[in-house]
Amino acid sequence: MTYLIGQTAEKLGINPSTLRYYDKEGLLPFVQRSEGGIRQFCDTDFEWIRLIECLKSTGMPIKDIKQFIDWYIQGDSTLEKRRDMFYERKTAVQKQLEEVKKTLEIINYKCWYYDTAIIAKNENIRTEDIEMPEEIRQYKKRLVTGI
Amino acid sequence: MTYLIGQTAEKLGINPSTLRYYDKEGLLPFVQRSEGGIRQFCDTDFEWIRLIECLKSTGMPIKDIKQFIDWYIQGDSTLEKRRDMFYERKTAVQKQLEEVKKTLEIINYKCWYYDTAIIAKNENIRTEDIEMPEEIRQYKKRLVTGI
DNA sequence: TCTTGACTTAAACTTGACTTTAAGTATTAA
DNA sequence: TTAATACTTAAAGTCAAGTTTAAGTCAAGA
Repeated sequence: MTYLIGQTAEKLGINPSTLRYYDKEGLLPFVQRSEGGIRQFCDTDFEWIRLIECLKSTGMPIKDIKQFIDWYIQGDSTLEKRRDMFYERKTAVQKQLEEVKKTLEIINYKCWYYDTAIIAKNENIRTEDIEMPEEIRQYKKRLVTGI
Repeated sequence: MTYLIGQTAEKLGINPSTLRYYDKEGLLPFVQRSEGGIRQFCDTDFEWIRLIECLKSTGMPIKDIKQFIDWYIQGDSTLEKRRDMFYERKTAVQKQLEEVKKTLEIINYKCWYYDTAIIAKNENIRTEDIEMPEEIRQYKKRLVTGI
């Protein structure tokens, strides 16, 4: 079972131009062509593309993803390089995770702050005197103002 | 205690040009000026800037952040709008968190895969036969190939 | 055969958030 | 007074990752 570029694009939610762009950049060397030169995407190709998207989401630039794919093509002699690359990505993603958690903590504080201000009908609330969840209290301590 | 733009930039790890750019875009209307027109950043300003960075990290564009700051300046009549905005941000960040977790799951699988392949000294491992952590097994089930 | 969608190269354009440059003026601490 | 740093406007440049356009050719299913 193979798919044309348009069907693949539809299936994966990616613009066909993007797929051609990836191909041009050397990210899709494994995609087979028909005798007439038409790209034939298969399930394995979809998994590669999902992996490319995954690597992109870790903050990896296209040229580094190409490097990884080149290593893959070179075979077993590059296994260590590829492993090291994934461990680097792991560190990067763990950092991302920490940052997103911190951001969520701040946003949760703001949601609490505005809920409270709206109940009070204005922003002049002395939040020290108000009952609040412990994680909000923890975050609040780090602020100079309650903005 | 106030700080010049250069000191502020240093303290926050932001380029002075970026701070002037934010000011020009209307993100820093609260920063006071000396009689001579020199910006005087104080601790409250730092907190505003940290909040701007937080909102940016949620994927919010500059113009939407400006909208929020305009609402803040308008006062209590915009409390609901600001609350709604933060709840939207909360949804966005929760989604980010889920995506980062999924990414980490994939990367963890790859780390496991390469560790295993390196022990086997090549990639022709029949991973079905190998002992693996449960979360790896779960992820692997969703793959067509072991790539 | 016809029509739809595929292919190619090559370049131009887009987006958002800066960053840099230029060119001159003003402030301020020592 | 002087040196360091600040200020201004305005425009141009940068960056990555696409997206679009053009202009023509080719493939393949009905």
